[in-house]
Amino acid sequence: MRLVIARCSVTYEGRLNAFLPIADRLLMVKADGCVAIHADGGAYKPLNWMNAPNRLEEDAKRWIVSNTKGETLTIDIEEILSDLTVELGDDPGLTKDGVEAHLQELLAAHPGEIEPDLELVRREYPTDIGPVDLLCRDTDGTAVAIEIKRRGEIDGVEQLTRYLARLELDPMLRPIRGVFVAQQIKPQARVLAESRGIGWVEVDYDALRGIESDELKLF
Amino acid sequence: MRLVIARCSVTYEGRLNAFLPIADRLLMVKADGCVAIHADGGAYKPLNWMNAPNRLEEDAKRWIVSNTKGETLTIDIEEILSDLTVELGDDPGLTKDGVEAHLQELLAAHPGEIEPDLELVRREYPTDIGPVDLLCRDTDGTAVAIEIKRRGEIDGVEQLTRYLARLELDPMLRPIRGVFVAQQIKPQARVLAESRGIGWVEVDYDALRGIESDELKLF
DNA sequence: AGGTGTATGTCGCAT
DNA sequence: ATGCGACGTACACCT
Repeated sequence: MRLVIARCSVTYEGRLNAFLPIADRLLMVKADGCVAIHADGGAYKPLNWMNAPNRLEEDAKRWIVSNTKGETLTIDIEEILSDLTVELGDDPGLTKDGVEAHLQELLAAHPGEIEPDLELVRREYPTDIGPVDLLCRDTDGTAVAIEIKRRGEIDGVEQLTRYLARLELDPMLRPIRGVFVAQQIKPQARVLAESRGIGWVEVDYDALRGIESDELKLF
Repeated sequence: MRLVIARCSVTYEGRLNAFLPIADRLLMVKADGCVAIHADGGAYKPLNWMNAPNRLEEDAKRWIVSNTKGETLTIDIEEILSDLTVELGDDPGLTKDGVEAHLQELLAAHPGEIEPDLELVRREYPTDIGPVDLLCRDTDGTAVAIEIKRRGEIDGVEQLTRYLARLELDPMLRPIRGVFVAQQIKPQARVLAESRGIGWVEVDYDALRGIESDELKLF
């Protein structure tokens, strides 16, 4: 990794055009060749950047970074204040422990928390446009497709709508209805779901975890 | 801005839990207090970060960054390889050109570039699931909803479809048709639009800007 | 503060 | 390569 502090101006031409007037900034060049230009604020996103793979042409006054997609980042350097290169080596990488996968597990184990007496048929029930999170049957024997999200927004309703259209073609499942499940569902998503005859349920992640741990205590 | 190269391990607890085993990394602390941990690859996104506002407690072995939302980033430092602090000052900021907002302005001023004699009724026409970019009337007096994107992809057609379904419920607007406008429209988006009876138009941003500047020359 | 749409989104995974 | 969904999305803008 190379870290250069320089007084520079920058032009990006690609997906849009952008220009940075002259100022002191950090130029970060990583081992994979990607370049990022940081100011002293504004969260982790750089002012300007160019992702790998790219080509870096460098002389004393100007760096030109370009890629095969026709994007170009031009850095005009007036003065270099610091120039540090370090070898970091490969990173072992990040391990994550998320909530959303766990939410699906919990609801698969307790579909009755979505609707009383709902019974699970299968998790990740396949369709030709992707798997439905949960396929269930209600007390009438009607098929119910469940889409689970951590946060319920319009996109999730669209997704469930597409699945329902596919599942409706299966005579074994028809007629099928859908329920959109999330920890919190935005008003617009509710409106859209209701306008399509799709049910929606907000579930409490902590309460579900509580049910789970209560059951564990029985053993 | 402070740039520390250190052999460290990192734990994040917040919206999810994440852990980074020990390795050499860049720790970047900006003037606004935000902290980012970078490996030597992987585009501009850091492995881990904490945005401002937050609190940084620092001793020789451990940095603890926490915010009021209950998120915590803990950096255990085994060895510091480099520690550089520089004053960059305020950045004059980025000027952008070619984003959707500007395209919408230009087309609102020149709806005839979408279709001859199209007339603007209102920009950002509200519906209960969000605003339509432009609402227009054609020469027949038929309402036309316009969705504008920089790049025309399927989700833009989906968005316009949702708006049309809502607007169709309004007797003052019914029957309404839609036109999807972008600088470039992907073949799949064209097919989807056509299959739904939605028109699509590619517009030339530079040409639109040309019209604008020609008009300015008249004064 | 909360809601909604945009992004040079980025990233990963499947086809 | 392209499409699609998730993201600790971040971010600006509006109510």
